[in-house]
Amino acid sequence: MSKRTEKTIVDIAEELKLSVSTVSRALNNHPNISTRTKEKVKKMANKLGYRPNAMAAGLRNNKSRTIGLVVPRISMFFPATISTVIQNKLHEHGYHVLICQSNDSLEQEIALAETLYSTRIDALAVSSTLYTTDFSHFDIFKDNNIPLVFFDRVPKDYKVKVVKGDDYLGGYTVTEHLIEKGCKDIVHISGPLTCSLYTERVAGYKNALRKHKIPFKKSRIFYQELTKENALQACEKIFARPPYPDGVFAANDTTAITILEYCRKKNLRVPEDIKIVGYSNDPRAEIITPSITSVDQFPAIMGERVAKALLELLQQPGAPQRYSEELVPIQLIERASSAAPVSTSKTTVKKKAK
Amino acid sequence: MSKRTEKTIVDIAEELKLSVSTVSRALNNHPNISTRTKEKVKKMANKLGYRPNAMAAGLRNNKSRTIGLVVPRISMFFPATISTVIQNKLHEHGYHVLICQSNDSLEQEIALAETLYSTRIDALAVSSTLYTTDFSHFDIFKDNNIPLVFFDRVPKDYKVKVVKGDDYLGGYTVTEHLIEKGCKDIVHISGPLTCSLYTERVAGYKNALRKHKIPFKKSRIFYQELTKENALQACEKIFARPPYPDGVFAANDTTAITILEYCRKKNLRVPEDIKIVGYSNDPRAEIITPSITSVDQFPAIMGERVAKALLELLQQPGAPQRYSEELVPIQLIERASSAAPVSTSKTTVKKKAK
DNA sequence: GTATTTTATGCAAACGTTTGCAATTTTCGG
DNA sequence: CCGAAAATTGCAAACGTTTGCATAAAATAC
Repeated sequence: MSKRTEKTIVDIAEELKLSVSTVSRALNNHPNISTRTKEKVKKMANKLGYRPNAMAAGLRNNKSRTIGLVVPRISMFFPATISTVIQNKLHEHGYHVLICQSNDSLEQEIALAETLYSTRIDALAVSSTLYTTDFSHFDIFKDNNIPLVFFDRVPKDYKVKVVKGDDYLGGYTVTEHLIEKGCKDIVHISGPLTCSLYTERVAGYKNALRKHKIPFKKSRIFYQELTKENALQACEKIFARPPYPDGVFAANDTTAITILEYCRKKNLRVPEDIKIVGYSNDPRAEIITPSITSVDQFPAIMGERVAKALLELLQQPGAPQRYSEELVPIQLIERASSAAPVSTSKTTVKKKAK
Repeated sequence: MSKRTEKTIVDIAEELKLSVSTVSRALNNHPNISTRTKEKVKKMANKLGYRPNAMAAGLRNNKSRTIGLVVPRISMFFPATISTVIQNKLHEHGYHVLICQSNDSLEQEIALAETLYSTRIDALAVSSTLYTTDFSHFDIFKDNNIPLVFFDRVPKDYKVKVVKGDDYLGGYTVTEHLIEKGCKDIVHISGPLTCSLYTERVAGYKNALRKHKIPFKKSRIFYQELTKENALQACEKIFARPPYPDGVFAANDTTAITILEYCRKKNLRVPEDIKIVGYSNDPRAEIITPSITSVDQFPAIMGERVAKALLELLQQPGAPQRYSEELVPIQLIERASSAAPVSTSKTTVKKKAK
C-alpha cells in the first residue's frame, strides 16, 4: 500500500522536463501542443497513475462540473424516476449530479440551497417542498446567474425556468372521466394548497364539475399531505355516514391504494359501488386488484426536459435567464377501478369476473 | 441583478482591516480568536453575503466533505431506500453524498470510480454491478486509504469493509418455508452467479432441499438478470409441459409478481396449485392479490450501518482499513402466496374466497 | 515597573490547476 | 541563408482557502 502521494501535473512535468503549463495543455488537448508531446504526456500520466484534481481545476475555473438536484425524497417513484433520468443524461455530458433530499422540510431545503451554493454547483434543479411558498432562498442562484430550473413542484410567482406536468388538465381529465363513467358525487383528496400543482388540479376538478352541472361541495374536498395515515383519516370522515360518494379522485396513488383497501374492508365494491382514480401511475396502481386508473405524468420525459433545459443554460453562460414554462403532457391510464358502469343501487349485482 | 462578484474572505478582511487568516479563523470558530472579533467578522460576512467556497477549502485541506455512493440504480426500491438513509445520515454530519448509478454496467462502474476519485471524495460506498467480478478499479481508493465500504452486492475475494444481508439464511429460510408448506418441487429463479449474493441464496436453497431430502434438479434453477422479460421467458420454459412445480422461489419481487400474473393467466391457483415467494419485500408484494410472501432485508438498517461504517472510517483518518463483514438480519414476511396447504391434485377445489 | 506567560493577530506559503502573455523553436517563402 | 510567420513551449499569476510560525498585544506574576 503506497503512502498517499497523489501525483500531480508537476510530477509529470518534472519527469518529462517540461513545464506544467505544457502538461496541463497536453492533457486537455489544447491545439497548440504538438501531438508528439501530447502522447508523451499522456503516457507518463498513465504510468504515474495521475488523476486530475477536480477541486483544483474547479477553483481555478470557477466551475465545479457538478449540478445540484433537490427533491423531496428519492424513495418515491416519481421523483426517483426523474432523478435517474436527469443524472444519467447529465453524466453523459460530463457533469456530476449532487442529488439531495429536502424530506419535504422547508428548513432542510433552505439549508441545502446554502450548502449547494457553497460547493459552487454549476446549475440547480429543484422540485420543492410541499410547503415552500417563499422561494427567496434560491435568490443567490438567480442573482449570480446560475442556471436554475424548477420541475414538478414549481413556484407560482417566482420568475424562473419551469418544467411541469399539465396538472390543470390532469385534474380536469380525471374528474370528467369519473363523471362520464356515471359518478355524481366525487370526492377529491388533494395535497396542500401551498403547492401550486394541487391548486391547479383542484381547479381542473372544479371546472369539470361545473361543466357537467354537478354542484361543488366544500365538504367533498380534502387538503392534506398525501400519506397513508392521512388517507385513512379522510376515509373515516368520508364513510362516517351516508351518503357515500360514488367516485374518488386521489391526488396520488398511495392515497388511492389506501382508499381502495379501505373500501374492500367496508365491503364497498370497486368499481361498482365507488370508483377510484389515482395520480402519477405508480407501479403499484397497475398490479393491485382491481387495478387503479391513474394519470401518467411521464417522469422520464420530464427528466429529459429538465436535463435539456439545464444543458442549454450551461452552454450559454452569462445569458440572462428568462422565465419560461414547459408543459409535459399527461395521459389518463384507464383501469379496472373506474371501469364498469355504476350499478343502480341494489339491482344488477353481476358477479365480478376475476 | 448584481454582477457575479463572489465575496471572499479577503473582502471581509479588507472591510474590517483585519488579516485574512484572522477572518478565516473567526469563521471557523478557532479558539485563538476573541469573541468580539468573531462576532464582528460573522456580522460582516452576513452583510456582504459571503458564502464559503468549498472547492478552495477542499483544495487546501485535501478533502471535499463529499462521499461517493455507487449503486446499480436509484429507481429500484431496495437501493433507493438505502441511498435515502445513507444520504440523510451523512448529511447530518456535514457530508454531501454524490449518488451515482452504474445502471448495472461494469463499464460505467469503472468510469465512475475514476471520476469519483477525481473529485477527491472522502469516502466511497458501493453496491456493485451484477457482473462485477474484478474489483480492481476500486484499488485506487484502497491504496490511498480512502474509506471504502461495500454493501448488498459485495465482492467475494476483495478485502474490504462489507455490509450485507444474510443471503444464505434468506435462501435457506425461503426454501424451507416452501417445503414446510408442502412443496415438493421448487423452482428457483436466481440472479446471475457472478453476483455473490445469489450464489449464497442458491447455497441456502440447495441445503434446505438436502436437509429435507428433496432431490436438487439442475433444470429447476434459472440464472438470469431479474427483469420482467426474463421472468416471462423462464415461465414459458417452466410451464411448457407438466409436471409443473408446486413452489417458486424468486430472487426478487419483480420476478415473483411476473410469475404470479403468469400463473393467473394460466389458471393456476396461487397458493393452492403453486406457491410463490419473492425477495426484498418490495411495496408491491404487499398489495397484489394474493399478496406475496417475501424476505425483508431491512434496507433502512443496512443504510444506517453503511453510514455508520463510513463515519467511523472518516473519523480515524490514516488508520488502515480492515476487512470486516457485517450481516444485516433478514425476516421472512409470510403472506397469502405461500399460505394455504397444497391441494392434492384435482380433489378439493375450494372456491377461492375473494 | 519589568519579566514572563497568555492571548490575539498577521505573514506568507501551500493546495493543483489553468491561462494570458512572452519567449523560444520550427517552418517556409524568397 | 535571412527574415518573417507559424507552431510550440514556458513563466508566473491567479483561483479562495487554511495553517505553521512569528509577532504583537494584553494579562499576570514578581
